[in-house]
Amino acid sequence: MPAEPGSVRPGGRTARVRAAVLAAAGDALAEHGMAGLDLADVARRADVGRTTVYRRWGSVPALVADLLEDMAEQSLPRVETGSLLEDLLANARLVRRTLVDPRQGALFKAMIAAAACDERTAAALHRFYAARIAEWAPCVDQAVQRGEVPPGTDAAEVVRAVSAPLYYRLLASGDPLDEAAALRCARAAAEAARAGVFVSG
Amino acid sequence: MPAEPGSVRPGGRTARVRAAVLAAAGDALAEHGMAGLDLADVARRADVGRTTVYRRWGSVPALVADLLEDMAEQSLPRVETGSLLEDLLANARLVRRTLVDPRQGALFKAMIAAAACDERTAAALHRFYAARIAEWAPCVDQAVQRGEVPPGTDAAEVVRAVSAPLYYRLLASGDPLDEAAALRCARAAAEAARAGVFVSG
DNA sequence: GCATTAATGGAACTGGAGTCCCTTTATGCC
DNA sequence: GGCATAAAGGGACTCCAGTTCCATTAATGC
Repeated sequence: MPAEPGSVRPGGRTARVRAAVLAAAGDALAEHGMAGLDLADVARRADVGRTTVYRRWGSVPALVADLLEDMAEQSLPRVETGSLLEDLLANARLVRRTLVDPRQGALFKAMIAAAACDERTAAALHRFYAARIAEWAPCVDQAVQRGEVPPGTDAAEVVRAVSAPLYYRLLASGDPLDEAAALRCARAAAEAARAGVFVSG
Repeated sequence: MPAEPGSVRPGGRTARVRAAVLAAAGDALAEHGMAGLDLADVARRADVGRTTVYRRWGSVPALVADLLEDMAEQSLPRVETGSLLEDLLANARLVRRTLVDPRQGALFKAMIAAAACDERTAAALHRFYAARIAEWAPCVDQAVQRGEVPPGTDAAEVVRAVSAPLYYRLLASGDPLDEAAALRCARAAAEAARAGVFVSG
């Protein structure tokens, strides 16, 4: 019973191949989008044998899941402004900028599409967002301590409420992702939190 | 220069074929999801020639776009309860029920994935949501007239704010889509609207 | 260093998705 | 009802994504 390829000797060439393939996959996704992504093209861009890509990743969703795992490790530093609204606004602007960026936005669209197709990719995506949300949740907890929002407020729920409308625009409604939208998201989440909507129980 | 196939004699057999293919596509999507959907399988289920499906739709995203166009025509009736929160809650429950339903939920996931892959499908999806949002916007306008929310409130924005967190859960975070989530969405949107967050300008 | 063998790379092979071409069916119009 | 032809159906064909096999390269442990 052999282990997964790449797990016994993960250093040196194996690591270089993985980095090259993930970078190439990111480029290809941002360029052609999810639809026109075949593993042979990724292999060519990465200057790596086709066989290697098929052996180690096997399918487009699996490759996207690995790309996601890689991105999850690079978490963005959270800012602290001293006010809930300003913290949430910083988060909304960060998310907005990410989704509007041609490369990053295409990447996120592709990853969500891949997650909608494949259960394993979906699990990787959920872990990714769990990590991102956990990173920003403390700003809500601090707001509770300052008395800005009622005790018992579900911090993760507030953070999700900020991102959700931006993703909805990106994926479903197609409305513009402008600065005004980011501002509305942050204000809406902050007002709802102040009103005790996110108090759990 | 021949017209699109099916546009010159759209009645009789052509219409029956379209209905059979769209129904089969819906079944196949709900069953295998977006990934394992090939046009040959759809043709078999619809008891229609492979050639016909390839000629008239040509690709998976195009077929999904047509399915979407078909669904957009069947709009759901909006309820009127006399209070903004209750109206929004009815909307949130409707959306939640749709997304949780095994067949419908899978269909929506697949459609959003297809839209993320293909520009034309994305346009069809945007039209679909524009129609759905327009259907529910009047309940916000009525709330403005009743003085529940400030004048100048962007009705479409409020309706989007109700759905967005539910879609975010379905597609991104993977958190449960329970009744409590629907209640939170409706309350959050109502509170933010009352506070004037969605006043445009 | 050197041996062991994990992992990569190239090339030939295969299966099925998508295309092409021609025949059959039946719609729309008189 | 009958004609012209739009659209569907069947089957052969093509092409390339994905697999398999084996030779080559280079990580890891001593």
